[in-house]
Amino acid sequence: MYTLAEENYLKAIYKLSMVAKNVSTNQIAAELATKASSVTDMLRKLAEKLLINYTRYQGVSLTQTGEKVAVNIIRRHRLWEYFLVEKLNFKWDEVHEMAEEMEHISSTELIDRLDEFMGFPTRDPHGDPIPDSQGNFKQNDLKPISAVDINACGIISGVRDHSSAFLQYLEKKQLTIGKKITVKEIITYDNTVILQMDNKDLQISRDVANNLLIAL
Amino acid sequence: MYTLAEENYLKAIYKLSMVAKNVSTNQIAAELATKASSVTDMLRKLAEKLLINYTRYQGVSLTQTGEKVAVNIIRRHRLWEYFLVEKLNFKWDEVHEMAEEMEHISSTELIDRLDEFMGFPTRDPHGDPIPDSQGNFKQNDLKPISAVDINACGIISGVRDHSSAFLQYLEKKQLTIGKKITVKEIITYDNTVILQMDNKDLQISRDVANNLLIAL
DNA sequence: TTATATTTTTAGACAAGCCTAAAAATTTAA
DNA sequence: TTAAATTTTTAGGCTTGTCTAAAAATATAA
Ligand SMILES: [Mn+2]
Ligand SMILES: [Mn+2]
Ligand SMILES: [Mn+2]
Ligand SMILES: [Mn+2]
Repeated sequence: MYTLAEENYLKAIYKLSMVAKNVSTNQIAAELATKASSVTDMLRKLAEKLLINYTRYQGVSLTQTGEKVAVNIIRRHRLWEYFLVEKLNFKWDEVHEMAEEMEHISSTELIDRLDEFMGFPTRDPHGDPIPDSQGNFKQNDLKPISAVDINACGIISGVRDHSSAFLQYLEKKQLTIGKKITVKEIITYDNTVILQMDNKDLQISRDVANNLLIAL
Repeated sequence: MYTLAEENYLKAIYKLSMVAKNVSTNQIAAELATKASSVTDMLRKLAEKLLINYTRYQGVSLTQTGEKVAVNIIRRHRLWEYFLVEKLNFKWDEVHEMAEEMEHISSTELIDRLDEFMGFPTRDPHGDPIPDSQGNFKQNDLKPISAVDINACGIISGVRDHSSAFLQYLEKKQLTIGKKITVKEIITYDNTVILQMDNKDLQISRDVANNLLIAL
């Protein structure tokens, strides 16, 4: 239905739309590691196909159709990530690149059967919600550890940085999805955070605290 | 590593090489539903990359590298077909088109884990052998029913025609992989074949007999 | 063995998706 | 409010993979 490039642009615009409703050419170029001029070319094509709202120099937003397509790509991405971790025993830091390819397999019937085969999971290995076959999903209501009050207690439920390096670091520190933690102290000098987990104290940097999300 | 188009050309050349070692431009064009001029263009590129042996007007054959690549694509295709049938409960006539897309997912680690997950199957849903991770597989030694002697007895083990229409027909007649049959009679006038299966007589046309393979 | 038919290649063009360099529009700063 | 900086678009070009039409090579038939 849509080309690989079109799907990747729609996904990038969707992702950037989470932060600000109107997305700029340069933001898209950065997200896709391409050039602004290439982005402009594609934006004209996507607007032509009624997948985005676009007026020159004004940035873009997804149309309803565009958003539906984007959510469907995300559904496929996250279901394949779940499959790779739960069925093929990959680690959570190994699956993103493979899912980037697999998300473009087009059959709806295939993805619905895969969903059923795995028991209709609702979260991917990184804690992100998996849209159902209708495209419905509840957005996570999570906060970065750096933004919660002292003595707040919660469950590690997601990450902001999906890089292998970050995920491997978390794995090593046992800071994985589902773990219960308490924020003991935030050192004002450099925003280092002291956590309690499994009755032990643990120190994480400001950067890590910014990228690790908990449900209170 | 290789583009979608390159992989499809290599697979087509491999398939056509089964019949005759030197493959013609027109044969490839027909197999890929494209034009002879497009094939010539691609053949120059594949020769440049040392994937095929090509001299103008003389047809092509795969180099060792080219064959290795082709066998690997076939491994991926057949493993995904097996997955779709055995794990996602698709019927054998529904999986080919999906596998045509999935065979291009590049990760070797992924396909090896998938292989392990399914218990290292040796045949795909259509009876074709699945190459192992080293690319080794034993070619089927099968005969079309139309080519065996009267009173020969064997196991249905493969098909020559992979079309949905043919597979659905076989399904309806219960002529599926693993069934034991005996060739009772071949009517000389139109080569209609009378089989015995499950103690019942069954009549199939010359075309069906040509495309249904048995192991004696 | 020469003429004809068929196959294959070449020539030239096009769409998709990308690039660099330059121009135009917008934003920010003086 | 004008000047400078930044962002975005346009212009022109490149690669991949495709096409049609015409030319060249090969195969077949008289
Ligand atoms: Mn991912
Ligand atoms: Mn994920
Ligand atoms: Mn197949
Ligand atoms: Mn098959």
